[in-house]
Amino acid sequence: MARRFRGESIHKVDGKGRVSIPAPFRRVLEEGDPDWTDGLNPNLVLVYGGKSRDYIEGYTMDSMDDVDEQISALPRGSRRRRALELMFSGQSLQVVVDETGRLVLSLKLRDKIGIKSEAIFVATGDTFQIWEPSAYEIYVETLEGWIDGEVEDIDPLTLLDDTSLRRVER
Amino acid sequence: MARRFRGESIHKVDGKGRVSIPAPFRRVLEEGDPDWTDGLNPNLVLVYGGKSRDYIEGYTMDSMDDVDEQISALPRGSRRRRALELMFSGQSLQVVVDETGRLVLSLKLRDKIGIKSEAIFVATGDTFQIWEPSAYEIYVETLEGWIDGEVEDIDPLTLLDDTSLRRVER
DNA sequence: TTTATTTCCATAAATTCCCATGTAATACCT
DNA sequence: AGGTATTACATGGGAATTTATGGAAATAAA
Repeated sequence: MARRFRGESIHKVDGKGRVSIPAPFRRVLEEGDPDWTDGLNPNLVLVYGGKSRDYIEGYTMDSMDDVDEQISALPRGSRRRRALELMFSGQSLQVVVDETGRLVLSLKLRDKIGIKSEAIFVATGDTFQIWEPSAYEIYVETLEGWIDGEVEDIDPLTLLDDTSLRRVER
Repeated sequence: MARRFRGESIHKVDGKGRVSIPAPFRRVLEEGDPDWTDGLNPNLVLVYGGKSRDYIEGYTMDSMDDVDEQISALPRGSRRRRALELMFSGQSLQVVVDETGRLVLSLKLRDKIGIKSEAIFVATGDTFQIWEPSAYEIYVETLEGWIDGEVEDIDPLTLLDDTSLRRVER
């Protein structure tokens, strides 16, 4: 199993849209880019599609390859395939981490998710997400509220176990 | 079944957040890291999520892989999965034991659980916990109080058996 | 020729690396 | 068994790097 993104951290976004990628995330991006070698800067793919999504999703080159492959396995021209292609091919872009560990979020991208002067990077396993911090906070509180209502125990680990849920969510 | 953590011990935390991992725990971490070989330093994952949790949980790489796998088995985007991703990917980090057997707890982590100059490491089977010592003491007293009230016997082993509880807790 | 995008340089703070010491635990020798 | 050498542990200090971030100059685009 490839190394996974872990952790979350807040970074400043300057007037030009430059923002540092958390250093631990860079290590994962390097490992996940087949073209990367020591001294170079890794590539990654940002997916900004999804009208109502309020975050940008970051993929390593390797995991984006996986997604592309799964899409190609679907019947050509099917609605499902075209929708996925729109999202992952059309509404995405490949970027390179710059010399100082940053990437640039264009004004268009920043506006889409409401970023002004800060962004929070959040690991979600084999991808990461970029949020406007206060929007993320609201999202977290919502989720935590759901957990409190759903789980009979203090420990969210019990979420892995069906028997501890009041209702089973699919 | 893999080797388990056992015991508890207190260690100093210096100004940089460095703290020694109990040597016996290091042996377990080594065995639980597929990449580890003699001479290397093992990786581990610290989970610091959970708003009201007042400890940090340490996982071997192997047991964290188990958790990640279970999470990946859930439907993408389901609330259950997102809640678990938040906890185990977003609010966790992978670290390496250093040459002298220590790890670094960042200020953010120390603040979350109130650690100042000491930390207690407590084995809990296939994971371990890191507490601020006095908070841990209080927790232990609470638990012992519960045992006294709940169990009809002096031997806590009876807790393994449902019939010995005055009320059955799930 | 104004606006936007890269490059290049600069710096403070945080993090890692390297070395050192006292003490406890273990191995070794006679 | 007694004493000594050796290794493992826990902990501390300072130097060297890495990070995160800002600004100016050079390029490209509209």
